[in-house]
Amino acid sequence: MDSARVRALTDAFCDHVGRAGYRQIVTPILESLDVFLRVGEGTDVVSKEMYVFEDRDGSQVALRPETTASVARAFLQHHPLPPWKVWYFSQHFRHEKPQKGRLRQHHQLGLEVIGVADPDADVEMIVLLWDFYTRVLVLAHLHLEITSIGEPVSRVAYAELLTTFLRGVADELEPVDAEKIETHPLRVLDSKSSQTRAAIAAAPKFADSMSSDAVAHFTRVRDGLDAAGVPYVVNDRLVRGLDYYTHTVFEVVSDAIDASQSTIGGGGRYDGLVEAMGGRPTPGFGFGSGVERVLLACDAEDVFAQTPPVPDCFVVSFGGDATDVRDLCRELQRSGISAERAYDQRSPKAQMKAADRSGARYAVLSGDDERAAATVTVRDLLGDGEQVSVARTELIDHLRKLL
RNA sequence: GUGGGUGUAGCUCAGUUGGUUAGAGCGCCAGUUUGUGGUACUGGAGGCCGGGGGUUCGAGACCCCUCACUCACCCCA
Repeated sequence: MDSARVRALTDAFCDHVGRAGYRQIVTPILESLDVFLRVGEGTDVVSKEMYVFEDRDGSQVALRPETTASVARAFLQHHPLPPWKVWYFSQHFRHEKPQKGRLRQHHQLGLEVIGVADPDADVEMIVLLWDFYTRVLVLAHLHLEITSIGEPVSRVAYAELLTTFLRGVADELEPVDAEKIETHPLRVLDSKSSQTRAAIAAAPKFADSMSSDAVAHFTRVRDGLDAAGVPYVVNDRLVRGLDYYTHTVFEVVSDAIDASQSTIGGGGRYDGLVEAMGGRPTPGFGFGSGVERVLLACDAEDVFAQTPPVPDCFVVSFGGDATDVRDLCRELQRSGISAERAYDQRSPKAQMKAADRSGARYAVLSGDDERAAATVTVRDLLGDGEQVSVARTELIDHLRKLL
C-alpha cells in the first residue's frame, strides 16, 4: 500500500468530516473478545474470521475485525455528551482467504455518531461520505444503494415469513443458497446467482412488514437525500454483514473497480448496539470505508494520484575536505528547505547522478575552490544546467528566492 | 472454508522432449570525462531457480508435501 497516498487520503478525510464536527478517536487494536461477541455472533466476521488469542491471565482477546463495537464500548466507558461525533482510521483483521480488494489486514476510514435518533443524522453522514468520494476524491463511477431494515421485531417477523417462502422454493435455488435458508435467510436475497434470483423474484418484501415508525424514518432519509441531490437506488435486498443494524443501511459501490470486491463503503443505523453492550438504550449511526478499495477505485478512475515528494535541493561536495555536506544539509533543513545528499564520499559524477535521480530542482555544489572563496555553486538541474556562484552566507536567501 | 493460476537477478520475464559454468531487457556500480547529472559506448557486480522431500547417472524443468502471492466462490470494506 502506498503509504503517502494513505496519508493524503486520511488528511483529506479529517479535513472533510472535521468541518462537520467529527473528531478523531483511536481505539485499541486488541480488545476483549466479548466486545465483538456482543455485536454479532451470527455473522461470519465474528464467528469465523476473528483472530482470537488467549491472554496471559487466560481471558480471550481479539484483534478488532471492525471499529464500531470499540467505539460503542468507549462510549459506555467514558460517557461523552451526546451527540458524540467521531471519525477513525483503523486497521482491521479478518482471517479470510485474501483476494483483490480483500485483505487479512485492511484499513477503514469511518464515522460514528452516538446519541442521535434523528434521520437527519443518517442523511448528514451519507452525504458526507458521498461528497468525500465525489467531490474530494472526484470519483465519478459510483452508486449508492440504500434500504431500511426497520426495527428488530419486524425484522425477525419478516425473516420467518421469508424462511417459509424459501423452504417452498428450496429445490430451485443454487445449492449454496439453499443451505442458507435456515441460518441466514436474508442473505439468500443478496445472492449473485441468476438461478436463485429468478426463484426468489416473488419473495415477500420487507417493505410490507415495516412499522409505520420505520416507514416514517426511511421516508425522512430519502427526502433528505433527494433534497441534497445525492442519487441513490433503493435495494430492498441489501444485507449487511453485522447484526447490530436497524433502520437505514447503505452501501457505496464502485462501478470502475475491476474485481468482485467493489463495495468501497457501507454502514447504517445501530440503535440497539449500545444497549446490547450493557448501556441505556442509545441510538447510533455510522459507516466504514475500505481504504484499499477506495484507492483501487481511484486507480481505476485515474484520480487522487500522489506524486512522491522531491527535495528542494541536493548537496554535492567533493575535493579535499568534503565533510561540509553535513553542515550544508542541516543548515538548509533548519531553514525549511529540504535537502538530500549522497553518502560514502562518492565521485562528483556519482553524486551528480544521485542528485538527478532525486528529482531535486537545484544542486548545491561545494569543492576546494568554493571552500577557499567561502562560496557555493548553485546549479539548476531542471533547465540546461545554469550555474551561479553564491556567497556561502547568502545561500539560504538565494534559494528561498528561487523556490 | 472451496476451487483455479503463479513463484528463476532489485524489477519485468525467457529457459526447447530432464543434460555441462542458468539468460535477456531495464535498473545498479565503474570507466571513457584527475571537480559536474540527464545521451552514447565499454566493462562489472548481482541468482540456495520460494522451501523440504522423492525419482534419476543427471532436476530450474518430472512426482509428493509445504509456504507465499494472485483470481474467483463464499464473505465483506
